[in-house]
Amino acid sequence: MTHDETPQEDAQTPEPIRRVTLSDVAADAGVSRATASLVLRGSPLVAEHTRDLVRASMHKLGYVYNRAAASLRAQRSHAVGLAVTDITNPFFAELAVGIESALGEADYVVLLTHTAENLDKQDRLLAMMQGYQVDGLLLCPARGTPLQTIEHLRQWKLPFVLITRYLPGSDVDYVGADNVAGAEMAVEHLLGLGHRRIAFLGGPSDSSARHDRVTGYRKALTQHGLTPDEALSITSPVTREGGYAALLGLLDLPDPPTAALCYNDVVAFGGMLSLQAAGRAPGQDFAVVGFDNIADSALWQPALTTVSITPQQIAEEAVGLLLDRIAEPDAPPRQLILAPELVVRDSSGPLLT
Amino acid sequence: MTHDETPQEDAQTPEPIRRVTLSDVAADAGVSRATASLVLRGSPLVAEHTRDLVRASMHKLGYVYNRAAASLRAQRSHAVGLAVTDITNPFFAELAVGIESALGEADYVVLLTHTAENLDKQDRLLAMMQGYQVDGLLLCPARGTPLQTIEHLRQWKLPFVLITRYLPGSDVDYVGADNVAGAEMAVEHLLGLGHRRIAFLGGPSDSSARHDRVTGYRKALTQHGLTPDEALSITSPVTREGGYAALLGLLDLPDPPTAALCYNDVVAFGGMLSLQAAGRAPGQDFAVVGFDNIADSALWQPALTTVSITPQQIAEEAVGLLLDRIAEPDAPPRQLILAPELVVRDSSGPLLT
DNA sequence: GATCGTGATTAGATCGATCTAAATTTTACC
DNA sequence: GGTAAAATTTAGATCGATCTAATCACGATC
Repeated sequence: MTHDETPQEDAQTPEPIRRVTLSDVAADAGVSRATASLVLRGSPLVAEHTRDLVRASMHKLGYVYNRAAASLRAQRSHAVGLAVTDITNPFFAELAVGIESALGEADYVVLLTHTAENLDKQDRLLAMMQGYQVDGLLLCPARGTPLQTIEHLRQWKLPFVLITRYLPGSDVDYVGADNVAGAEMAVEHLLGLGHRRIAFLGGPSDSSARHDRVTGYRKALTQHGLTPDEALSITSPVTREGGYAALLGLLDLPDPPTAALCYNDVVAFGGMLSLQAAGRAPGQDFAVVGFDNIADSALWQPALTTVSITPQQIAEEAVGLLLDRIAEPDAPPRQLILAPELVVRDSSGPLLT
Repeated sequence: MTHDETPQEDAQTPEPIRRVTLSDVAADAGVSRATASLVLRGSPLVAEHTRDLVRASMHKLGYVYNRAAASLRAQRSHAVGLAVTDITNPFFAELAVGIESALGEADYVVLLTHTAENLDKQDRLLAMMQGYQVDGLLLCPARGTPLQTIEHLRQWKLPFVLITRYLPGSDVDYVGADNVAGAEMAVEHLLGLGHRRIAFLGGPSDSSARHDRVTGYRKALTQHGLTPDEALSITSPVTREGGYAALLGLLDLPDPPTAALCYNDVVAFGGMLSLQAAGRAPGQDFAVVGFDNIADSALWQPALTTVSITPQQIAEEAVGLLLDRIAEPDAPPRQLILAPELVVRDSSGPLLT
């Protein structure tokens, strides 16, 4: 441990902190820099013996890999960018964790950023990631992202995969859930319980995810001979507060709904809180169905019925697609639409008569 | 737009995608590379006229800054690493957002990672960030982090600030809340409501934060002539499930508590769910106090009484400390202990008699 | 002993922005 | 007009790992 083979080390001069470089390691191990570099990358070319030598020197000298130098020369960084719209949304947090672990297995490092649904910030972050020479990008586009943004990525030949939200009119890699089918299932479930006045609660007006969920919602209603009531379909911020306020508004209607399919679980939580504040019991007086199946939804009181799209699954598929894209930049784009599942819990009960 | 000044551009060869470099920009603008570089960094040295020229060329050619090249030469990256233990914990998510925005104002970019309380992963991530030449580091150390880890950072002369958790025996920059005082306030509040059997619920045994909160809890009890009952102080994972299970255990005791101070809000939520599942009403039959004051706590039903340590404030102070440290590497370390505030809501009611 | 093959190693150029130190132009003042 | 000071600009070296293409070592084969 406290080997003192370099007695001149205790220099009293304010030495300009020379970092340990690969050349130092190579010199110490008695090999060339090129060989040391091969060891670093675990190349099978180097003999086992020299590899051990170099490894020992690295450890002894406290060598730290300089990614800047590496990616400058190699034109790749072994890093992948991930941009989500809101890291405080548990769905995205869980997604990020899943992506990080899947990419970690492929020896990639993740640059995690969040755009806060802000287009300027998104542009800055994308430029930043390009500056970091990321090898690929997983992007959940912020609301209102122009086609031009991803066109720019394409021009730059940066492999990328859209997650959760797609951009209409773009033909690019995409992984998301079948929002139409999911919403349909949820509404079928509510209809089966006897509900007829069913609301669609919350979510941002200009997201593809909401658009599709509303489509599924309408489809299920019309298939049962019902006409979707525009007054029952309202947008909101994707927060508990948003869901809370939105449902309050609905309860004030002359002919209020008896059930609601919510944009996602977070909005549903807000809706349930709103019901409780109004003295109503979700699951008994009013049926609530969410979307996402985040970890919390099983724990709520009452537990939330929800359309399950496991973030882990999206994460794995998206990473798979991205790695394929990196390997074959010119392969035709693929869209992966994962089938959701309805998880029935306590928040959706039969219509009281 | 479609200027075609370089007719040889449409090469049918599989051109090796030449990126636009600063030299290209400089050539196009008719200045030297050095000048273009100065423009890039907004130096006041360049004349306004040339600056505009260079900016125009950059835009025209679609120049993208190469951070790898820059940080290789400059030995700094304008990036700061942030490592939290669990990004799915809303407290850390909010903290991350606050830090990102505070650092963004200082023109730093954030590399966000989470260690999942895993020491190996933490080591890997720290090495990775060093490899990225981060200019500084904000670290919430994982449970059981050895002093050696931060000693290593110090040797590497990497400016860093510990957040939320400190390491006993280390004299380094730190920003956290006054956990002792916060817990004391909370217990005083419960005592004032008439409670005498007060539990301390959940949290990881080996975190400095829990240690301090328990200290404050005990202090308040003994000051009121009560002897802390070891059986009422239990650890748990920092999740809702953890809080749920922990409180269930307490209710089974022969002489169960009537109130609980929880390790944090997430654990408190779990505890409240547990009470409801057992047919008890938090705030009426049983008083619950949390810690953190995350956004959700105001929205719960009943709204959670909690010790408020606003993530935003910690974020700002930590960023401030880090920037100071980067500016003056040899200044004496500072510890910033923020005073918490008790936010009384509905989850803590008087003892029923 | 010459030739080849294979496995292992390496010299030297290279990536693109920044730094240093010096050169150049412009302005200010007598 | 001349000189000093200030304001701009720049040539060329440099950061540290990786790439290319070549070299070296050594045993097998003829």
